[in-house]
Amino acid sequence: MDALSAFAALSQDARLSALRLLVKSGPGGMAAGALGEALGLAAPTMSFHLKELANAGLATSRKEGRHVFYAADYGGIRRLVDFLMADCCQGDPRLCGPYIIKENSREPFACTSKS
Amino acid sequence: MDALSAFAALSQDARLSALRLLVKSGPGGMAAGALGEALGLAAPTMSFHLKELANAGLATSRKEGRHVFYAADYGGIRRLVDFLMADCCQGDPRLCGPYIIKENSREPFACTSKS
DNA sequence: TCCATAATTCGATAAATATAAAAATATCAA
DNA sequence: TTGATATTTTTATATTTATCGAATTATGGA
Repeated sequence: MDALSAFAALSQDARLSALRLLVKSGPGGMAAGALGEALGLAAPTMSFHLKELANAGLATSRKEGRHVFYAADYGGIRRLVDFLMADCCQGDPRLCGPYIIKENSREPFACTSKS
Repeated sequence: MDALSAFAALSQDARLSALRLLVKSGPGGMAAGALGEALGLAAPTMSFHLKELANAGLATSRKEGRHVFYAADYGGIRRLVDFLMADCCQGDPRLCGPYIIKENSREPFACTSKS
């Protein structure tokens, strides 16, 4: 996993917005055209950014007829969170400690922080 | 908190390496010169990158004599992790769920993931 | 087949970023 | 106060990145 290119992918407004739309839209994802329309970007621009997200391992694409659907790559996003948590936190509880949640929690969203 | 500039700050080799050194070096941080030497960068280049990290809220600086010590900004790093977890995960347990740890764990490093 | 649609690649240009030499600033020590 | 050290700012250049029109590829429908 290349954390550098993942961070680079997220450091651009259109791409960060696109990824957030993709996460919201779930595993089915969205067609490139729909994303471009939602973000007000020309088709080549959108295509460029989606390719960046895919190359960075943060999104996947699948072709369906004439459409290309992009979806959030949950594994990739997760690996990036892991990197920030494990590799950058270096075991320092000031950074990582607060992510303590109940072991048997039934909350669907499990990463609520204490702070 | 500006996630975009934080991601931009981390998307560059020298800066990511510098921040990792800073996290390792603890709250005391390191002098700009020592960082530059460790990373093999000319002083102006190091200074440029450290300023970027500080502007992005990922590092702090304090002057001590002729040295300027930079330290990891734990709050800023933590806010970025929060952003990735809360804002990008959108409540989807595929992304966030696995960060489940024992509630009363005595581990100093609390963010071990299950996967 | 022919046309419309969806997306990508190409190409050209504009903008942002990285790099480091040279100059400037600030601190300490003799 | 002079000189050495630490860092930043300035300035210039090289590189990378973003943008989108035009051309290209691929699919589906008439």
